[in-house]
Amino acid sequence: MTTSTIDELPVEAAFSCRFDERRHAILEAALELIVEVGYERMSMDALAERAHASKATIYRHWDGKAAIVAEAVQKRQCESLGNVDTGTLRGDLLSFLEEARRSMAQGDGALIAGVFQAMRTDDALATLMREQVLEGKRISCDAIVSRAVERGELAPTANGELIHEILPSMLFMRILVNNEPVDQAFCDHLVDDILLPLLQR
Amino acid sequence: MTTSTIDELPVEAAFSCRFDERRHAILEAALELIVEVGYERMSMDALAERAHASKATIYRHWDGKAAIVAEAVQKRQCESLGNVDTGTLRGDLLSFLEEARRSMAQGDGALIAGVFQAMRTDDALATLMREQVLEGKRISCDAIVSRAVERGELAPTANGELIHEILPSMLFMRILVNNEPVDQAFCDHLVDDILLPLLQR
Amino acid sequence: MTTSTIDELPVEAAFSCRFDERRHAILEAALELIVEVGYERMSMDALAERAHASKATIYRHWDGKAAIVAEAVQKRQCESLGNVDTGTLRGDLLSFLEEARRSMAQGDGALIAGVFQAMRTDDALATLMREQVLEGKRISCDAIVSRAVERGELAPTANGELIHEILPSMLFMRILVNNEPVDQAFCDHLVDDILLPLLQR
Amino acid sequence: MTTSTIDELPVEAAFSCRFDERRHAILEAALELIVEVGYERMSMDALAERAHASKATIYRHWDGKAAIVAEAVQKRQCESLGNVDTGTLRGDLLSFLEEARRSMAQGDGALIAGVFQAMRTDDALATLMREQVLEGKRISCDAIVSRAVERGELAPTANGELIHEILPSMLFMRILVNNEPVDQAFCDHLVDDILLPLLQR
DNA sequence: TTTTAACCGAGACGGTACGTCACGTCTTGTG
DNA sequence: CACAAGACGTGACGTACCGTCTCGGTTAAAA
Repeated sequence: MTTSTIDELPVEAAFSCRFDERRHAILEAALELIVEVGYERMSMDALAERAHASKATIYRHWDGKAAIVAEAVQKRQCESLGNVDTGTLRGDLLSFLEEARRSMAQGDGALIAGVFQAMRTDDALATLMREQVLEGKRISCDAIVSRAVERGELAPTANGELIHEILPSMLFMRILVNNEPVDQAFCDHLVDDILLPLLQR
Repeated sequence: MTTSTIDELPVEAAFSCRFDERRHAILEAALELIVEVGYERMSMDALAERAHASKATIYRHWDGKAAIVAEAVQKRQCESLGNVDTGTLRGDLLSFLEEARRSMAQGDGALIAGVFQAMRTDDALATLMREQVLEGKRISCDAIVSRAVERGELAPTANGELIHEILPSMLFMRILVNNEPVDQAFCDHLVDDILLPLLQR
Repeated sequence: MTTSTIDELPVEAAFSCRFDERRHAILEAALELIVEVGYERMSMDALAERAHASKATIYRHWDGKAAIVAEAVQKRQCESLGNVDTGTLRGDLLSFLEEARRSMAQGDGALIAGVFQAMRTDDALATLMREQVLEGKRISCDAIVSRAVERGELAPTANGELIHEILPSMLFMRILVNNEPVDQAFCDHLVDDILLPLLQR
Repeated sequence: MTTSTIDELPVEAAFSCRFDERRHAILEAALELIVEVGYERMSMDALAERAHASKATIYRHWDGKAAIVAEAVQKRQCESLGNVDTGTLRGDLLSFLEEARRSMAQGDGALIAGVFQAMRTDDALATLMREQVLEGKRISCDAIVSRAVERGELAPTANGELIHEILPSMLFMRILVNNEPVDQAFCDHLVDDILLPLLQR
């Protein structure tokens, strides 16, 4: 065979070798499974079958279940980090929460729970997640506050740090511990009763 | 929590029959193990050995690992629920956090993480924990706010609800996700920069 | 339950507890499988399923495939070690070979091949087999020669050792290497052209 | 062995192309490995590494492990098939056994065991080995008897067949099953107590 | 006291999933 | 274009833990 069946695409995933194709299939399968059955009940055999891969291949690429899930979540996180400018601070905050709402509605609650569980077991994973996923959130929060300061909605002295301290905490508490939906009422309450008062103080 | 499901015996286990003696030994062993190795790595075989009990006995008394841990945590929670009146709102809040600090220092972080993990798997446990443990925290928070209103530190319109929304969220986030210590600086920050401003608004 | 469902048999396998029942089921399944598919293709999973046992149970009782097969073969060997007195040396020898013929016809060829293969890997097994199985054969051979000497068919100086040197060698060669049947012609040839001439020399 | 399937090239691989160079390296590596670790524990990966070859190349040239080992053993066999005329029947027999002794001392025991094991799995290999290797032994035995008849040491009616029936059987039994050395005492015993008496009867 | 029944420890059991290893195939890139 | 290098799917391996079950022995109340 003179031409590969894959090289036909001139660009798009430039070095998309078999290697990467397998990684991708496995990560996708992991995301599906973790949402369907949760982290704990996702077996490596099931993962291998779903990804049309072999367990050997999986363990060749990752150290264990935790590492796979970490990478999968990180990937998913990168895909959706819009951070739209709605023109007002309140709008930006609600938009940010809306993103979380949509994510949860898709079943990411189980996924997040799975990841946090995995983080308790695997320190390397925990560090990774903190550095990459949470840091992504932080950057978004900072951008929201910066824009508000530029608009003159907030004093330059407003403590933007507070948002990414409080917002993720309460989101996770609601999702993971209380297991209540991230609905419009909750978003409004969070923004109007907690975040804005603290920022505008 | 005014009445526990177990506290009914005023004289602490006066006629401690073999039955109760076994329950106690197993619960103690569970607490030890969950702190030492975490929920996930606590095996029932290890638990049985540590408690000098048989797995049959364990499964005779509880449905599974989750149920044991739930009861153990509940028990531990009942032991330490001071809620002292320090004379000021700020003092009460710091005292409340101090309690959490001490608990964490003893290794309860792993325990809490374990319980939350178990809650994802076992719905009955989750409901139980929400009703009993979290409700206990809520009552404490309410009491703190009530006393502040009586003292005139807070307007009667102050939203006491906010405390037990925000405080546990941020505590858990710090302990379970960020894995950072609940130190004095954090307590002060939480009280002075977040809780008090919101209550006194 | 005051009386066990098994104790009813006063003798016959006096201590036939669950323990031994499992061993027996597994050994029987092993014999079946090794004859059906050979030693190499007998998987432990298949063995577990066939014996309605779990792999854990198998590995609790034996070190590995080799050890199971060793015990199974030893057991089978013990079951059939007739060594009948036919009245003549030639008759005894042919009877001895007839036993081998029957065994082979039942598919024991594959079993023996499997065991010898396992012996190359597992030294403990090899020693065990040499001591127990081959020694059983040796005793039978000695008995045949002793009876012939008593009858006066052989001089007391006849070297009985020769039988169990030559006979098993040629049997195994024919079965394992040449893969030819142990038929009547072969038995006659072995007895009349080789064994009797050497003994009567 | 008058004609081999490979000997057709009179000039011994005169223009040893890369093709043949690879075959040779792999066969040599196979001989080394099978002697070092045995047939079972010789992995194809190890073989490829040892021969500085790729597994693809190996599987391009042979069907599997068995086929490689078959060819390697055949090659080794052809290298050493002296069959010297020592002037006496007894001398020829001992010389023949001496050859086996030397071979065994070099570690060919493991090799032979490996081949016999492979023969149980691979019928094509088994047939090949029986036809080529064992037939080689038979021809040597026949030659020894023929010379003895010519010398007048044996009657023309002596059954030469007996040698290659008994001799390889007892050699293999001793090597593979009993795992005892092929020492001088054994050779003498075999020749003086078994082979010569039967031939001279 | 003697019986009887509940309870206990010990631990074997059938399962499920784990992470590893080797086989034989297939792909990529170099000489 | 054959090759080395090595990733891949497959499938068996031996281990760990789960939750169930059966066994004797011990302790309590009932006879």
